[in-house]
Amino acid sequence: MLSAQTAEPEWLRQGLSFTDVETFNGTHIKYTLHQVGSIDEFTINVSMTGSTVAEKAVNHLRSHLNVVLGLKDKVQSFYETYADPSEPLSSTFSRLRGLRLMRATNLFESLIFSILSQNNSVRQMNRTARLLMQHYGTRVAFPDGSSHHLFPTPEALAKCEARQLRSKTSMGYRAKSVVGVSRMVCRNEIRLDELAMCSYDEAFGVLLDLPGVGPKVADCFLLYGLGKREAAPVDVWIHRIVSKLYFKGKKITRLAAGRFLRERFGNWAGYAQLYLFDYARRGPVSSKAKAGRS
DNA sequence: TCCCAGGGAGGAT
DNA sequence: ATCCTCCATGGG
Repeated sequence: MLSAQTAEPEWLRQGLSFTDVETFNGTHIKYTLHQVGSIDEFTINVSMTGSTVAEKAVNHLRSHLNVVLGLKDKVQSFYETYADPSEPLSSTFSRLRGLRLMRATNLFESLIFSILSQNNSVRQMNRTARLLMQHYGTRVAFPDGSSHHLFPTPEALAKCEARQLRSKTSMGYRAKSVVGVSRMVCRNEIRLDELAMCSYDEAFGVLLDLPGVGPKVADCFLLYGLGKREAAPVDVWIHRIVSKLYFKGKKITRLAAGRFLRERFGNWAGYAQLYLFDYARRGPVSSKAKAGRS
């Protein structure tokens, strides 16, 4: 099953097929994936469009998708570990079985997209991301006649003034943070790739020094960007549901909620957050059997 | 008109 | 440490 919830712009979707562009050895590969089979036994068909679809590109794409779609995650083990009915998390499993955590394809893109999420709606942040790509991203064309705008590079955004960014993408006051972070990345004042080597706590501390990056955005980047699965972003929904399910409704602080999730679920904290998020937004599973997700 | 959207920064308690 | 208020923008 393909998952939702990630830290990059929504993929182009047509029915049950998803399309994205991946860069490999300087060439751009447009691919479309389509899942067939059941939730537990499935295969993912992939078709590619590129200037040269070499075998190496196919292998690259295969491992890329394994990471991005979290196909190696042993979700069955997750369900078994927390199957006890006394564990509130277990009640989310029936409806979400098969849902996996996605990884972002690009660190900078993941961080910027996470910054856009602050006090914003999913719909709006996706719209802003599209505008960012169209106005500031490199356009690549494909043999089939289609074209695609890549996510802008740090250099492209570092050159912008916050005002202009705001008027073109309607990202509001977040523009100042986006420009600030882009410039820091360009000057090597922050090395996103090196954070992958750091411990969770160390990387978390470094990220908090970036403009527009607080605990929630930092955790989003740690989880979806760097793949640190003990990270559990605490937004309003997670804050509510954790207080309700695990603290008898008593309001704990957001930081305490994040700490709690990490200590209780360890390396499954990111997954616990993903499942609890859906549970918090859609409410408890109704008895009127809801079947089939797409 | 008011309130909310996968919050963060700065200041006041 | 925890609690305020403001911050752009779009949708209900």
